[in-house]
Amino acid sequence: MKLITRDTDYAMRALIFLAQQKNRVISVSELVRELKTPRPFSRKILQQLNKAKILRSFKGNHGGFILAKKPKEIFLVDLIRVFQGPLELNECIFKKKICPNRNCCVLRNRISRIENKVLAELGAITVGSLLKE
Amino acid sequence: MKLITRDTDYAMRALIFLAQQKNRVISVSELVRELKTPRPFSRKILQQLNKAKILRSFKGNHGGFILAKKPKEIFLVDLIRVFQGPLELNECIFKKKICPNRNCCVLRNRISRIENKVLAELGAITVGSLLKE
DNA sequence: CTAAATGATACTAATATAGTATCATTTAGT
DNA sequence: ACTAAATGATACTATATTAGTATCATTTAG
Repeated sequence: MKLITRDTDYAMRALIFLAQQKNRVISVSELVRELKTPRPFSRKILQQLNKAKILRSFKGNHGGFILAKKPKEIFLVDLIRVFQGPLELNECIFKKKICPNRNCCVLRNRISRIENKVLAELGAITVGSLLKE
Repeated sequence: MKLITRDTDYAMRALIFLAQQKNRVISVSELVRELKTPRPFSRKILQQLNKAKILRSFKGNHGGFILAKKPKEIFLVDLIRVFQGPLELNECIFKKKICPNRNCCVLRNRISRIENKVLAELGAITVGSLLKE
């Protein structure tokens, strides 16, 4: 089981790189040269970050991307939500149907507690916090 | 993202049911009648639990399964490991290769911390502990 | 006008998840 | 000895998710 998928990971790397360039507009070409991530995939990821308003984009010649927020305002959980959907560790198989075994719901409660702890930990991780270390 | 997959979930339901039957040998037929889970899939799961020495099996007519351990000795993490492999939230994409960005490793450290917290929480969840509530 | 960039969208490949199907073997009961 | 009811082992199939690629349209600096 992975906590973050590859697109979330690449996104974080890209954002860290962009943060280090201050407010310079960076093209995909420049980014993949630095990060060594696959070009079309990286491009798709940046476009998604733009749609999510985490990046701003500039079209045309000399175009590219810059951060739309301060590094400390960009949370890892936000990236997870963009690329992996809502963080729900706990989806029950017998949604809405009557659960045939009351004990299983105890299991759901336990997993919900774990989910909350994970969310609390993730809440501390931002582009800014990774940049500093 | 899910913490447990369907086979882990069914396995836990099955083990809870078996624990409630004390030391009576339970066949797959009887189990699926109770849990309403798909028959061949449930069967495969019980066979895997047998291989993992969490259940004992009896072949032939009137055969079936019983717990091989006490309920409080069967941990959810064990089931996760049987059906989902080792719990590693943190696999790095750039395994062994030189990481092109030192900052990403900071991310790994943070995720490792989360992994440890999850493991600590999971360590408290056994068949026995779910049975009591 | 053109080259270099992103926007939008559709497609493909590989892997993981959620199962099913089947034949071989074992065993209790007659 | 025979049979029905069970598991053991193994191979197969379907669906969803992950990890990408490809392409055409549009924008813009020079």
